[in-house]
Amino acid sequence: MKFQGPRGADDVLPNAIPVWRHIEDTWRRLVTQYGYLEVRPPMFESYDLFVRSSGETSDIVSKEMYDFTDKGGRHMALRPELTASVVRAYLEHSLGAAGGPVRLWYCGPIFRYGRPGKGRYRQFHQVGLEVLGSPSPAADAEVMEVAYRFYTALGLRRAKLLVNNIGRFDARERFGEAVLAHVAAWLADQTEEDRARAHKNPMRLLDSKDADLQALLKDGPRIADCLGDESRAHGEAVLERLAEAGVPFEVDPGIVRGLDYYTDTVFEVAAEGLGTSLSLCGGGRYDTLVSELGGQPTPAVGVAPGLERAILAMELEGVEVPNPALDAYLVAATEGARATIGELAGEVRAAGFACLRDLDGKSLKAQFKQADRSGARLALIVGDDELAAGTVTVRDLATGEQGSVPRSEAVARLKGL
RNA sequence: GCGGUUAUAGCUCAGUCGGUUAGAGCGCCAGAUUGUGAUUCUGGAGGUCACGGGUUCAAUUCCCGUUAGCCGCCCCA
Repeated sequence: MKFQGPRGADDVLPNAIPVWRHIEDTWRRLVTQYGYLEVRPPMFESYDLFVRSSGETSDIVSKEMYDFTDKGGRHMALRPELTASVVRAYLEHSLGAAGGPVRLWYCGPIFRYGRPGKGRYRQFHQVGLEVLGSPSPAADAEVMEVAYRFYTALGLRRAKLLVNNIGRFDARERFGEAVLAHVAAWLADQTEEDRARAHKNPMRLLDSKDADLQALLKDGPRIADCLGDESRAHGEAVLERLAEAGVPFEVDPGIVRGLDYYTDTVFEVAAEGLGTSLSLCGGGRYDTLVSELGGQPTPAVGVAPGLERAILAMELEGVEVPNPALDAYLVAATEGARATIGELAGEVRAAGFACLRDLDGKSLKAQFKQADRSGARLALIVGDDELAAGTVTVRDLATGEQGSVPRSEAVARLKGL
């Protein structure tokens, strides 16, 4: 094999397309019901946009950016997330000028230069939405509700909404120091690299997989105790709104997002998989990001579900997605019928149905084999007998039942399915 | 980015203690079946044994490197 596709970027082949379309259609239908409008930002942006939004110390910026210099000498990056692009577009085109919270959704490829593995890709796909301009806890709850309903609509029964409140900057500072103090003895035994990481962002210690550390943190400081009054009130109100909406959730103090821009609400939906739970989407409130990118202070909240993760979760739970069937396969039983089959194909398509026919002069048996493989519901057969009688033989490929209908009624037979 | 592991037909995998033409099952093509997709039988096509280098009389096999997949870590969707 001469060429291989780029590392960590999968080809989505025809047999996987029905699942992808089902997921994308489910999302589109859902967000449309909630009144969100679609935006399609470019796939690359100025490198600095992401440094400004995600934070210089975040892993995404410090080691996972797919960046390059273009022919004009500009430092660009393939987008590692879409929130920054959406906020940039919102500001650049003054989408907030019309007033009211602005609800936007998107869908597309995302790029992160990490080491690929199962469920982790360098090019992957996200759908997502952002509510810009509402400080209300109801906005946080709405975003979580849409995210949760997305997974239930896909047929996932073991998707769990996990919510946390990480407060504002000063609360996190206080909490971080308290955590570092609490685990100081444990940390002294770790590698230099681990220590540096812990000091850079102590919050990350919370979702560590280390059993000793988790045990130690069980009776450690709690973020809830460090929150300011406004954060605490906001967080409680968010949970009330969620409960009112009938969305099941769990408060999980271990939910810590990797992006620096979150304020107060952070959440994810996780699938109970084999072994460690699988993170299906991440989101939260980011009240300081818009002003950070040069706009008027604008409170906002959003979420971004990963599509490859959704597919993985569906596979784990055995969720089936129906394949759209081809309507008919047209079979020429004799050489003399090929021209008529061509005409019939035109009529079938003109009536809005999908059909296939043999191009290569294959035998009757081979044509039936292809008809079977194509997934077509019906075979429309024409040979010398049918030509003489002005009929078409209609065969149900699933049951094997067949009968003769006048040529003029053949296309009508497809409508009954 | 770090550690481990794997790579033989379209797919799942045997195999070669280094030695003539590298195998199986499934799939594919054709025939048995001159107007019918299951099954059965018969025949056939399909491989630079991931790529590059080294050792050797000889490498798909041993060694090194590269690439890609998988597992763990980091991190996340």
